Amino acid sequence: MQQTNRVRFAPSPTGFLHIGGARTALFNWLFAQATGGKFLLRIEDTDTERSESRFTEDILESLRWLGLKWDEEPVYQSHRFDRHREVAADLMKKGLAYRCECTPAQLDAVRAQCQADKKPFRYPGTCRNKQLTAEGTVIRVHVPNEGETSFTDIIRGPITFKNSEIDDWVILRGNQVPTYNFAVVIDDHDLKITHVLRGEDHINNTPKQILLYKQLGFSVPRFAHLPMILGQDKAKLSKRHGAASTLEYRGMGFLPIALINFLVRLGWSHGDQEIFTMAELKAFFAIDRINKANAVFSLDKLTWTGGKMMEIVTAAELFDYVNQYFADSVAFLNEYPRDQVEEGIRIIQAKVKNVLDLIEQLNCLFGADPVHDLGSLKPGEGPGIVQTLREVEPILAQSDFSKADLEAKLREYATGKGIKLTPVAQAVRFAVTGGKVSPGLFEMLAVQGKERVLRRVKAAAK
RNA sequence: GUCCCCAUAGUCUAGAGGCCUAGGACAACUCCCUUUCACGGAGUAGACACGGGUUCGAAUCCCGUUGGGGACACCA
Repeated sequence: MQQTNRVRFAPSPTGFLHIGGARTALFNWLFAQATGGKFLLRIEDTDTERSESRFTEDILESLRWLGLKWDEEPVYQSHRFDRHREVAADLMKKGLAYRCECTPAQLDAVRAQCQADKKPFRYPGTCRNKQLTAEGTVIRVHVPNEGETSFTDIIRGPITFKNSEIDDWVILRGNQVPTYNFAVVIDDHDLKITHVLRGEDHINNTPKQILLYKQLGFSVPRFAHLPMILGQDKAKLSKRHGAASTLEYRGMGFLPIALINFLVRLGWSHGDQEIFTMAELKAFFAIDRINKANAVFSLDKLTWTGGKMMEIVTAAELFDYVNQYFADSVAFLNEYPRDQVEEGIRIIQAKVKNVLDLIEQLNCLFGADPVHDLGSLKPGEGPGIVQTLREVEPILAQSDFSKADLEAKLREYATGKGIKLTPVAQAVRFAVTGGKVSPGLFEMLAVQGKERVLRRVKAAAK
């Protein structure tokens, strides 16, 4: 009987969920989906100073927006401190951990000395054999000096560290709050995590954790360290790299499926395929197809992916999406029947790159009448447009406003005048939108309807 | 500085020793389509970091160099 895979996404609420974290969550989620496993969420709020509930909210909302549903109740490490302390006490009892009374100032001095000597800093073991019992002191694990600790990373293969490179690190702070490396081991064990998929920046923590798993008699999970996502300057993603939160991409008008498609191709591939449906991702995702090299974030590629997804999603889905996340900016649609709005979406969606552009175009279809600023036109262009509109107005008045009839009548007019359709189309477009960019003219006019179009043409022809 | 990881075009990637005169995609440029903007179509330019091995044969394996990234806290 094959055991069920259990993975977790374990962000710390000390900042917004950036794009790298979002991809880590995505890969964990996809792995669970692809293998019929469970995807858990654990909030690593052991840094009581810097953790903030607004960050937790941001993380949860980001995951919800992306559709990465977690399978069990989220676990907060801060609710489990008693358990962590219990394990620390047990470790002390077994002589595998000890109290340390070195002050930060003393350690800083050692650190400075090491730096001066160009040697790596390691806790010198000052208190290792002091048998201190004072409450309120730090507790360290006793790490063996001899031997090596190695593991086989699913993505990278065997990785080995010399134990002598690892020092006796702190597991419980002076205030008796557990540190990250300590809490992870206990919580991953208690949650029966089978695979740990996390950023490459955790490779160095892994031997510390493995040593602890063994000291505690816990079985060690499998590890897969994902390549990082770097900023345009190829440095680790941080605040200065544009968007701080994944949610900002929602604000920019990207669909969640667009961000997912973009992120999944950073470090993972399935032949030459660039665009995937969710169903395809769930079917195709394989952990051994993840590559090792870091990837640079590209807004250009994301934008392209976003445009692709706008074409693939149905008008009905876009209607619902826009009303869910951009309710305020699409309030003007409420007076129209859903069918009509969806028809409008259909003629726009293939040409816009994101939801913001979609809304802008919807506004030109269904929003308030445009302002006709002749000054926005090229010099000398205005009079011709006004003239054309005056001549075209009676023609439009006779149309049944089907797409075909509108096109036939306007083409006939252009031919009769011995001119190309272009200036005629641009004149009407200007009248109807106040600008020079819009969906296809005839389908747009059909969607807008006779009354509105004639009103706008009259207004522009004044 | 020490340790760890990585290395195909500006960017994301395909490539598991001969299928590679290195394939796809984004971006760039050219042309076509066209009622605008997009889309779409056709093309152009652009890469196996370097040096040694191993092998009949290396983008693919090994070593070194260089380059990049990450970690070195009572942060995660």
